[in-house]
Amino acid sequence: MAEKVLIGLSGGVDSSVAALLLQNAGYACIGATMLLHDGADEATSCAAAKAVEDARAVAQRMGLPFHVFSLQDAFREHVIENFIHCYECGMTPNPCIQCNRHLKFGLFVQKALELGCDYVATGHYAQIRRDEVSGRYQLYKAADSAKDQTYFLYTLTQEQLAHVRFPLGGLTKAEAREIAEKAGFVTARKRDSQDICFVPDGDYVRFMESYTGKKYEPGNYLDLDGNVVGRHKGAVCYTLGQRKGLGIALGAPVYVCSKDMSANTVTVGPNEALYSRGLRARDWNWFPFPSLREPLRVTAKARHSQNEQPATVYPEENGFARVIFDTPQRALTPGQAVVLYQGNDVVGGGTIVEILSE
RNA sequence: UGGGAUGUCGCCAAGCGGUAAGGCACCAGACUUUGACUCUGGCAUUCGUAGGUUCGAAUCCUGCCAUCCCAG
Repeated sequence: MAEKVLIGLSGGVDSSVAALLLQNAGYACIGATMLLHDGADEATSCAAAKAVEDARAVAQRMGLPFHVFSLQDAFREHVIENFIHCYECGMTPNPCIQCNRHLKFGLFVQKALELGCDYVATGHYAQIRRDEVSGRYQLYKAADSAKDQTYFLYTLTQEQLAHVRFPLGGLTKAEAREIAEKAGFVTARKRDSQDICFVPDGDYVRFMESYTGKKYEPGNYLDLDGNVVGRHKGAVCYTLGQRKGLGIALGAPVYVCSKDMSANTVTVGPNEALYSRGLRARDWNWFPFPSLREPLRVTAKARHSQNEQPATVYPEENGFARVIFDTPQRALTPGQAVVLYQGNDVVGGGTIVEILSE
């Protein structure tokens, strides 16, 4: 009997193609779309409705059963509120990682198992294999390195990986689009998604104010010596390394170097002041082993769009670990994820909690 | 109220009689399934103001206005 797969159809090209590939491979496929947020405004909710419509159209064309899961409450709890809390604590969240952890590969996998499916599939660009020796599932990079999404998937557990398929992992984006085009999917020419899905205009401060009903108070900009050099719109509005939007002209470009949430101050300085050697992170998830026992040479990314940098990771107490880069890195930021690689394999990843000046 | 100085884009700032540099900020794109970074493009028909001299003035002259400093 054919294995059953629940396919997460987002209404975009990639997941449509993923569905088609699995159907052609002989799996019994079911399509489903997650309703994650109601939309902060008309444009957002309209886009969300359109995405469901497109997903349904693809499922229909392929003759797949189609479900819509209303997961707004869980999304609010795990993604949106975590996002706001993180910013209010002075950190910079990565909502996509939280969404993958709790929704796309959390609740969605549960739903799949409830429906009697063997697997969940999505349109992510990443690959999974099972290590013969250890028996562990290993996440590794997509064939299309430009589209590789392993950075956002480092939280996937062994249990989740056992039930996940990434049909696009071996394809390039161009190949995926071509397949969609030939299949006549309405999604074939949709542009790649970007920005935070629940804040499509990018104004996350306005989103947080309208969501919480709070008004973030203005405060002082300080220079590296502690002198007041201007007024800012609220420390919550800035992230480390940020240049644009500061609104202060000091002759030379200045960047956010640090924030003090209790004093509501933002310290700015030159680009050179942003470099540091290492970081401490928590909530690690490891692929080749259950936990880190000894120092390991790796390459590391502390943000999605960063080239991997040579580094060493050292285990610490209580599930923490320290990553020390061979060369200082710019604007390492608490709240963001650090993901470690060895070649194409993802070794693990964690949430940055502290920057080490060393 | 005397004496001195200064007034060029939101900020800083070139220009010194030949028809408004540059930096920062800002805006728009590009890049990007997070926030950022980065890149590209845009951004003063006008130089406090009113006159005058000149073929021609932000640049010279005069009045006025404003600001700052010193004196009192």
